[in-house]
Amino acid sequence: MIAQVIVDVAAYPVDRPFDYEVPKQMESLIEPGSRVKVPFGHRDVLGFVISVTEETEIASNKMKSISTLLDLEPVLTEEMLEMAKWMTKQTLCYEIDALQAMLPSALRAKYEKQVECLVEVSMLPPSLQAHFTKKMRVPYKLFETEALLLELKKAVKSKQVQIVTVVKQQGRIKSIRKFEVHADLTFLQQKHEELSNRARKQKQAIEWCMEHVGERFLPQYLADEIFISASVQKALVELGVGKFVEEELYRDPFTQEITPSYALQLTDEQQVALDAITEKMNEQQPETFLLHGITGSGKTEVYLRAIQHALDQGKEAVVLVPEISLTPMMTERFRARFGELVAVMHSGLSQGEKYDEWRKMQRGEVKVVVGARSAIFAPFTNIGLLILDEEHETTYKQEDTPRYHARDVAIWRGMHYQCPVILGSATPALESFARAQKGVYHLLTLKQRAKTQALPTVQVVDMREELHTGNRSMFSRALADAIRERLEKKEQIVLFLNRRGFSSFVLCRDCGTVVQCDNCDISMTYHRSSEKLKCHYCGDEKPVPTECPECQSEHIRFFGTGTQKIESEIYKVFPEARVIRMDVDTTRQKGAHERLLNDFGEGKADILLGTQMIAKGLDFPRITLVGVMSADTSLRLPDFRAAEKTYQLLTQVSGRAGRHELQGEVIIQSYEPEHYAIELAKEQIFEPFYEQEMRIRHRFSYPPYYYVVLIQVSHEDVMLAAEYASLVHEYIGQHLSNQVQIIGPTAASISRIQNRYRYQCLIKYKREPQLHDVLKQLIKIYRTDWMKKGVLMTVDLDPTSI
DNA sequence: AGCACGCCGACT
DNA sequence: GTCGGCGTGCTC
Repeated sequence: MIAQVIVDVAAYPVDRPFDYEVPKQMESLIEPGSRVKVPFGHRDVLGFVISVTEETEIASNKMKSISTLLDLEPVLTEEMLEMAKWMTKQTLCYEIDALQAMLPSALRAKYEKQVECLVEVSMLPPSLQAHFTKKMRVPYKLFETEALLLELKKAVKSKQVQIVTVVKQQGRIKSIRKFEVHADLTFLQQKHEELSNRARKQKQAIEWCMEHVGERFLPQYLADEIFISASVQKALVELGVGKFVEEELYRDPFTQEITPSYALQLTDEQQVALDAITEKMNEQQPETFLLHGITGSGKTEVYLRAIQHALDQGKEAVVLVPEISLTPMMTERFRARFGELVAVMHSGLSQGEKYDEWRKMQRGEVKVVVGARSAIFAPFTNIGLLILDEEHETTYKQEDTPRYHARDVAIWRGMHYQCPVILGSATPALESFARAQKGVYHLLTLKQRAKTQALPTVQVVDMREELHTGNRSMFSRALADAIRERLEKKEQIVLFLNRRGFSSFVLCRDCGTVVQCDNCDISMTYHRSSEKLKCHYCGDEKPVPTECPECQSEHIRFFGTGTQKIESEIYKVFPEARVIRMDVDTTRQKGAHERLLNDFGEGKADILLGTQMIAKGLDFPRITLVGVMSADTSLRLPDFRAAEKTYQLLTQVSGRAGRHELQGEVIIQSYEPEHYAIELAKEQIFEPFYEQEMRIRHRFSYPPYYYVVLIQVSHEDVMLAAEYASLVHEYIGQHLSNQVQIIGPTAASISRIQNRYRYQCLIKYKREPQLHDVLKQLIKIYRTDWMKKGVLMTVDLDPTSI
């Protein structure tokens, strides 16, 4: 029997199956999807069996055998293998990358170099001997000191030791030892009678066991509470009255208890949407629904009902949310409705916790998964519904290889299982809405709020005007008044700072120099907590200079508007306010996010101040004011989606106000209030924005009218970076039709990161059947030639930002 | 990717 | 003469 294996080596020449002989004893266990360890070249690597045959073209003297089967059950289903093939083609990645993407990281291998002693320890040089006292194989890293490495090198040469790479298994199943009472009562009675009367403790123990037939107990519990000591337990095991078993333990990622909830009364609109979806489910038809519903229109209740329908059909459901570690409330709603049937999957879980959740799905112990992007690969085998909430979010697109979009994967799986996909959003991606308009997706609209609360009032304040009338503070008069009013009424406030591209930097007021990172072409950010300057791209740190590095002036100080700056400003203007600040600094710790939100929910603060991360999912009844400090920072990004992103963001933050009985108010501060993205966000209706933005996309040939591909090239040498980027342009130009537009090469918006200069080309096309093949060819040239010359190139189909 | 093989300059 | 630089080529 021959197994075709994709090996865990991401490199161009080995991105294909390799044939391996299957050892006899594994024949009944090896299947497509099995995870194996195989000899490859001069070392062992992990691999995935993608198919099993009887034939091979490999000469039998060249063929090696699988050395270990790593799991009793295959970890990948046939569907996943198929999906990986598709993804490899779609995103132009290595097949191994696609396969790995479908598994929790615990099932990916780690490799460790070890040093193995081949001779008598006493034969070794004295400095090495000490490491081999217990084992003949020890980690290589023990030798990583200058002097030892030299000795080691010599020892390798004289074949006294050898260096081996071993595959480390990381997926640890957590288990606990328990005492299990024999399941047969008559057997216990028999043992009880047979036992001599002198064994008083054992007799008592068996009597107790007879009342707990087949049950499992912690040894500690038996000893402390039932007074069956460890030695008696041991005796019972010898008698066969019980045995010790390793019980698998799931690490429990939930901290809170579930309070069950029940289905809510649906509005007419919700009912219409739900009916359309369940109809397709009953017909077993694939269909993509775009559920366009304003904030508060009850999209979630539609999801919950549709999921219930899938469960009633005996099927499973996958729900994607942008990043649920940020929106615990969303998860809670699913858990409240479906209880123990729900698995969660997000970046806040440890590797082990993710693995446990994954296994629950694989074994069919749960039927619903609520998770971030990677949860789209849930190892279910009978999916009845797939949902992407906030489908416009860019977090659904993976930013590094494999650059898949969860939306595309969802639609693929929908086709595979012949089931519907729901894309839900208040501000759909332009692409999605355009598809819905064309009838590719089925549009479902929710126009009314589920509870009859009014929409918040939205006011846009012109900050230029404020400046002209002498207000130099970062709070406009309107916002300051509104804040004061809420503080008096003991209502809550959310202040949103769109920090991207506009944080605190250090500027010399004499010569205008801004302190830049030495490795990246970007201003460094001032961090008050550590009194340091940090580069947000490479993480480099510097002390805050006391004099200007250029002109030695002492008038150098930090500038700009970071959350920390605003926080201290708030304390100055509103000394009585209690503020919770949420940004990368205050939420780095595990669970910090949830804790801060809980604190705010419990009214321990008046103002929640934060960046992007507070835009989502906040739902507290006492929030009646949302302030956007500066709406236009995201508007000025050099990206054709800047307006769309700004609109989405403003709509989303506005949705945080007045979700319950109290009337909400939103104040947006802007230096460019006449921009359509801001004006139309104020109106709170999507269609006018859609129409306006579509006109612009059409005029400049951008999506959804054209597709785009972004190719980035970087090199340590500016000239070479530019040179290879123009080679890209040339190659594409020669091999594609003259219908394509190629923009560039241009310097990337951050022209240098980690000392590498970056150039990019943007390809715009409508219909280009050759495209994938041409790009594949280009990648081949890169991987076989350019890579050696220090070039890094990435190809991103449908990039989320440029 | 990672590693061995193999062919030319600066050391004992 | 040997050690070691990294170009080249292979991995079932």
